[in-house]
Amino acid sequence: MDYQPIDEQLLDVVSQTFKALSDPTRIKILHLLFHKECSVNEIAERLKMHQSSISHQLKYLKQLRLVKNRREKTTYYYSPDDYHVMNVLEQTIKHTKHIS
Amino acid sequence: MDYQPIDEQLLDVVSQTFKALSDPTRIKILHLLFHKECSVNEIAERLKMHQSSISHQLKYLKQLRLVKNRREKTTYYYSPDDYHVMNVLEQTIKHTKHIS
DNA sequence: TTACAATATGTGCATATGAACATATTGTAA
DNA sequence: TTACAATATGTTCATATGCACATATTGTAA
Repeated sequence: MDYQPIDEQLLDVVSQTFKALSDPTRIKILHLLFHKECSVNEIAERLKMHQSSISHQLKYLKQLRLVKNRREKTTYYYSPDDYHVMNVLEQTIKHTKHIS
Repeated sequence: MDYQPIDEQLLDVVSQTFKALSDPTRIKILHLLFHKECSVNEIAERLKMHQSSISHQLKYLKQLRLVKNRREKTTYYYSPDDYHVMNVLEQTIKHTKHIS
């Protein structure tokens, strides 16, 4: 057989990527940022969640390089930073919407 | 703005799908089945895990309709059952391997 | 029927997760 | 400098997760 197991390091990265997409709050954040660059407060208001909770999740997403930010005075504007992952997310949303 | 939040029910399905792909063991199982239909024991032996652990994960994947099985005497052979999800997984593995 | 093989199920436990709360930090304007 | 706005960080806590272990179930062959 030509099958051989996935390299453990590769497996870590892949599973962490999907884990980032497995939480409803993070999906909402990424989906929102896909449409529009947003500040932390704006995300929190739209999702009706506490600012600190959003900040924690943004830090999580930034560590995985799924989002980036730019500063304007005291406001940080976040936007997506991984084309492949955003594509996977949006395609899956579209596909799921279509079949359900 | 033309943005509107994701429907909650859709969000549930999408997040559950990605959650299925967020665990290393489940990724290994799906990746293996992508290459070859396997029995429960064969999966357990290849992954060097207990049979019951694999059985639990297969039940999980089957409930989400990501895998299916067929019976031959007392042996159950499992195989993938969701083309879109398998495609997302394999593409992400390939993409991650390429960039890292 | 019994013995066995393959799989499924029930359970406990250690760890991971995500939210809210409180507080700290940072930069800007006055 | 101070006051404020925006964001980040530290912490606690309830819940979720995934594994191993023990056991049950199911089907087959003798």
